[in-house]
Amino acid sequence: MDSDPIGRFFLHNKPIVLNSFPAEDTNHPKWKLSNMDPSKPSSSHLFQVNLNSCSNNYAPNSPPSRHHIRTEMNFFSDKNIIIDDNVVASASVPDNDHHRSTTSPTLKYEVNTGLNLLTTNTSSDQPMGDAEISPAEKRTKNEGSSEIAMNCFQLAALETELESVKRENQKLRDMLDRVNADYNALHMHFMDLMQHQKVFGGKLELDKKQGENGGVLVPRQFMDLGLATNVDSDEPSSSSGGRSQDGSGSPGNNNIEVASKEIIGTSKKGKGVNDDGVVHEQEKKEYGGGNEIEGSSSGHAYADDKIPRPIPPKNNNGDQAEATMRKARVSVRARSEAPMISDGCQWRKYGQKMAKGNPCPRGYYRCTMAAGCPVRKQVQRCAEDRTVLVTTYEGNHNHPLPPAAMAMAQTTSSAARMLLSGSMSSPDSLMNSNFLTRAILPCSSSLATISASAPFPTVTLDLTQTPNPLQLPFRHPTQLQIPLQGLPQNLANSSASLMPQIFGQALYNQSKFSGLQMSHDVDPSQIASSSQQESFAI
DNA sequence: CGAGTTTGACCAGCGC
DNA sequence: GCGCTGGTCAAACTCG
Repeated sequence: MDSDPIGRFFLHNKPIVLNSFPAEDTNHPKWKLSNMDPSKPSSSHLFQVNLNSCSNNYAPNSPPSRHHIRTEMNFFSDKNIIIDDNVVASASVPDNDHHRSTTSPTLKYEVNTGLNLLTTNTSSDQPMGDAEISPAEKRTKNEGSSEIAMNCFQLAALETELESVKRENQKLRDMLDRVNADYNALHMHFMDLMQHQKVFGGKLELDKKQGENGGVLVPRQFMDLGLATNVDSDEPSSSSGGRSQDGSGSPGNNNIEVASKEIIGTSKKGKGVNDDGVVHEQEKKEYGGGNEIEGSSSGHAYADDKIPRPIPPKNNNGDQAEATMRKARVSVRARSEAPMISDGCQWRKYGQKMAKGNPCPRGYYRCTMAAGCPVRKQVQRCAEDRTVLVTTYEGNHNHPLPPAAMAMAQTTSSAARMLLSGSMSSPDSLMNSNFLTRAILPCSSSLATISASAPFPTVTLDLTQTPNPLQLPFRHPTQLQIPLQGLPQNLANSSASLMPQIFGQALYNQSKFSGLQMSHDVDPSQIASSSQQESFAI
């Protein structure tokens, strides 16, 4: 236990507040102990540590004439220790502590030293059992036992700490149990849906078969998140931005795919794409043989980004306008002093701009782990809170990822998939998506914010928020809030790079599930109507 | 010398 | 059409 110059004690970095009276005031009546030298108030001495006012024999406003040193310790609000004449340490624990053998929420450690650890008691109204002992005897006893009292106090403190660790362990176990239970429930639900889909015509072939569904455009064609490989692919071998007939044929197809960027070209004039979306032969070479989303196999570093995507000729029901404005993004807000959060990938900065409304510049980065990887990210500090780093990911990796990067990739991919499943399909899908979010991530205090009104649909994973959704500082009226409650906040704040590993898999699983909704044919007009300005508060 | 960064210029989209 | 803004390019520069 440490102490600072003003007399406060710290046990494991938690303050032990000596707030009954000024610690430096050795002339305070409470310092006038018969067995103590007032000049050495911090030496071994008798004291009563009051950590629980409700279980204390002495009222908080005990008169100063009482010859006790009352020391209130604020370890935690639910933990208290009382060291009384017989050194009784009381630790109040929450009811949910299953490790307790007692049913009482208050556990008392009674350490009877057999010594009278109190000083003289001149107050007749105090329940002192040693009133008949002379002050001299008490002094003698106390001098010999003060050290023991201190040790007892330390023992009690250690035991309290041990209980704290036990409770934390139990909480973690409970959390794990909940996650497992939710996963099992979701898995069951998933299996049920699988069977249901098989019964009704096997439409659960998902994206793998969507390209063969008579050319009906499904939402993934606009904003595929990676698993759907063919509907988005402008297979260069095809005649005009054609769609691949082989959904699994992308050489760069990765099992971890981040939210895809735009699917249908935002045609930049003069860069090789005709107005009708037919790509030039040169650009076909640049695109290489790869799928658009998973990236080409060519060596052109920026082909996927510099060259606009060819617009599929007439397979999107004429809703190219909506398609061109749709680009799924995943934004991660995390507190970090570092210029960038560590997500396991290698990035190269290719630009920096001053964005409007934010004095902090926005950095533009490309993934350099593989040539032609289309993934980019923007890094910018939050204007309101400079400690918050906002990282926005866009695109799919077309290369294997290290485990550290897979976590973030899964997170972003899943978050974007969740976004798309909600914003681009029917409200039912959105509801399902939200339900899934809650079902899978009941233990996260982070927030997944889906903004469908932005030019690019963006899902924001906020790792800085408190569990209380009413206190969200950046709540947007048109954003969909998905509170993910339960994850320890300190975890969310501690290391942004770890967060994706925590809930990434859950989001990934959830997204795979929610992706089922996308297998249904959805009228793009529905997409537009539901994706633009609608927001649903959960 | 190669890789990465900086920074001014350029382009496209959008609103007025 | 014009201006604003976001995004990107690419030459110059820095660094190991």
